[in-house]
Amino acid sequence: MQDVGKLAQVSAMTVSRVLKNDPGVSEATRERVFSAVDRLGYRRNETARSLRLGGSGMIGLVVTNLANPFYSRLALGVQEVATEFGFRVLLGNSAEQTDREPELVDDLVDHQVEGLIVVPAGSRQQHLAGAMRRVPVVLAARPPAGLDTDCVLVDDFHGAREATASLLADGHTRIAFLGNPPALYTGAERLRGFWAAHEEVGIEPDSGIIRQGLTDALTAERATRELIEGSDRPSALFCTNNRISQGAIRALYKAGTTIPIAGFDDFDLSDVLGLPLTIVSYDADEIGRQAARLLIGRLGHSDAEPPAARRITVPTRVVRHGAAPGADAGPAPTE
Amino acid sequence: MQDVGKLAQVSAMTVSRVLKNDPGVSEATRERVFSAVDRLGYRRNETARSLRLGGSGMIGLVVTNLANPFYSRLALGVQEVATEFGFRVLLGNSAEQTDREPELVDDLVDHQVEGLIVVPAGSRQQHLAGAMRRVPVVLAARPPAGLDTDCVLVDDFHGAREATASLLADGHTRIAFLGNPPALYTGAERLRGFWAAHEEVGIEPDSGIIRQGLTDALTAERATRELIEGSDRPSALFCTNNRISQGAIRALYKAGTTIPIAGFDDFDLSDVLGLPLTIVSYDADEIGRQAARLLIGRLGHSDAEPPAARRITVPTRVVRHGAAPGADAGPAPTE
DNA sequence: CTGTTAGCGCGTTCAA
DNA sequence: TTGAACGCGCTAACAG
Repeated sequence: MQDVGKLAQVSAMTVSRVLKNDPGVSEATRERVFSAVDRLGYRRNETARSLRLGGSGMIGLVVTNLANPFYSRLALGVQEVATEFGFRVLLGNSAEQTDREPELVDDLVDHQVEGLIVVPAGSRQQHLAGAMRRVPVVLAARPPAGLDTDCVLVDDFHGAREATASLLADGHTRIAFLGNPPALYTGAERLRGFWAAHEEVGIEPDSGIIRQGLTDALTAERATRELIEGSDRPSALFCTNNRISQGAIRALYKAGTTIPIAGFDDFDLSDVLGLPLTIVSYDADEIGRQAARLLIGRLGHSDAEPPAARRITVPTRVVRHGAAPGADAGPAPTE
Repeated sequence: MQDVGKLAQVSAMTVSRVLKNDPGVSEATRERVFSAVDRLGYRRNETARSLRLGGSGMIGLVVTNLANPFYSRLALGVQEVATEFGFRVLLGNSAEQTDREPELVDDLVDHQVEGLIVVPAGSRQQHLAGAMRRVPVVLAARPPAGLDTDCVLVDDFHGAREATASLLADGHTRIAFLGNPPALYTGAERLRGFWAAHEEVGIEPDSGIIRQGLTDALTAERATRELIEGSDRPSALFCTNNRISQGAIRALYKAGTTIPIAGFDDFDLSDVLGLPLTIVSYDADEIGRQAARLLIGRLGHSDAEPPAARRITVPTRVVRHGAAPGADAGPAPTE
C-alpha cells in the first residue's frame, strides 16, 4: 500500500480509503490511485485486513470422508450458501480416523474460522465443547450429545420406517437388517424405524438376521452372503446406507440371485439396476445448505442473546424401482 | 498472550517462546506458562502468526463441481497430501459457472493461499496468469494453454484408444462416440484416441454417429436414444465420461435393449450392472495427490531457480465387465 | 534466561 | 480532503 501510495503521490491511508470506496476522496486522487494499483498489480492482503477488522470470512467444514457422495454433496451445499454470504470454506477431512477429528477442529479454529460445521465421526463429542466456547458450531447428520448447539438431521426414523413398511406391505415377513454400528446415531435411528414398522404390523423382527456394525461395502457383502447362504434365508434386505446397499447388491449379483432390497441413500444408476430396489432418498446438498444457514445466522449475534439451539430435520422420500427394463416409452411389464 | 504472560508473571515474549518450544526457557517458567495457558484456555492466533511469519499454511483448490465423484476424489487426494505437509485446503467451487472462476481464483490468492490447484473449467486460462505471478499454480486434468506451469493429466489418449480397440477386437465396426465439448482438452484427446484405434485396424469412424458437446447425463441419454432409434444403429458405444456413460446406460435400459458400452471413468456398481461394459478407470485421488506434491514442491524454492514446468501423467486401466451374473464364488465366464 | 523494540499489512481515530 | 499515530496478535532481532 505504501508503494501504491508513493506512485500515486498520496499516503497509504488514502489508498486504503480508495480501495474501500470511502466517499471522502476527491475524484482526481481516486483515479491516480486506481491507475497506480493496476500498474503495480496491487492486491489487498485480506489476511492482514481481517486481523484488523476481526472476522476472517472463513467457515470450517469437518467431514470424515469426502469420497462418500453424501459428504461431498454436503460440502457442495455448504459451499453454495457460504459463497452466497461471502464466506470461504476451509475444509477438514478426518479420513475416517476418529481420533484426528479433535485436532482438526482445533486447527481450524486456530486459523480463525468464524464458525464450524461438523459431521462428528464417533459418538463422543466432547472435543467440540472447547471449540464451541470460541465459535458457533453446527452439527450435520448427527444430533448433539451433551452439547447445546444447532443441528441438521435426516429424518432417519421415518425414512427407515416407511421403507421397511413398504417391504412388509409386499408380504415380506423375514427382512434382514444390515446396519452400521449402533453407536452411531444414524445406525440406531434407522434400526428403530425398522423395528417400528414391524411392530405396526404385529411382527417381531428376527434378531437372528439383524447385523449391525458393518462399516463398508466389503463387510456388508460378506454379511449378505452369509445371510443368503444360511438355512433360514431372509426374503428381503434393509440396508442403512449406500455402502451397505452396494455391498449387498454385489453379494446378490455374485450369487446370481435376487431378493428385494430397501436401503438408505440414493446412488447413481439405482434406477437402472433392474433390481427390486426401494431407496430412501434425501437431499444431502440441502443438509449442507441448512447447516450453513444456521451457522451464518449465528455469526451476527455474537454476544447478544444466543437463540436457543435449533434443530432442522430434512425429509426423506421413498422411491421404488422395479425389477425389469421398460419398453421404449414408460415402464413395461416383466415377463 | 499478554494475559497469559500476566498470569504466569512473564512477558508476552516468553509465552511466545514457550509455545514455540524455544529451547532458551527455564523449566520453571515453562511450566508456569503452560499452566496459565490451559487455565485461560488460551490458543495462539494462527492468522496473526502467519502475518508475521509469512506463509499462511493454506493452499487453494478450485473445481467446478464437487458433486462429481471425479472432483471430490481429487479434493480428497489434495487434502491428504496437504495434511501430510501441514497445509490446509481452502476450497473453491465454481458451480459450473465458468465466468466465476477468475474471481474465485483471485479471492483465494487475496486470502494468502500459498499456492493453487485448479481444474480449469473452460478452455481459456488467461485469468490464471495473474494468479501465477503471485503464487505457484498447478493444473489438474487439463494441460496449460499458453501458460508455463505444472500439470497432472490423465492418459486420455491411450485410455480411449485401448477401450476402443477392445470394442473393435470384439468385431464392432460401427461404434458411436458420445463426447463432451471438443473445446475441452479431455474431449479432444479422447476423441483422438477413439480415432487412432480405428485407424490402427483400418476403419474410418462414421462421423454420422459421432456426437460431441454432451454436457450431462440427460443430453447423453437423449443422444443415445436418437442413435439407437435411428436407421443405422451403432453396434457399440464409446462414452467420454461417467455422466455420459450413465446417460447412455439409462437410455438403453429404458429402451429395453443392450449394446456394449465402453466409457471413461469408473463408477459405483459398474461391475454389477450385468451389462457388457468396458471401463477406462484411473485413480482420481492420485491426480489430487500428485498435484499437491507438485505444488508443495514449488513452495520451497520461492525465488530461487524455478524448475521447468513439469507434467505428470496418471495411467489409465481398462476393465471389462461381463453381461451375466457369475456363479456363487468368483467371476463366471461371459458367454 | 528474559524483556524491549519494532513491524508484518491494514484500518480506526483524530488532527490538520 | 488528506495524513499521522496507534494497534489488531504475533515474533525476529537485539538488548540486558
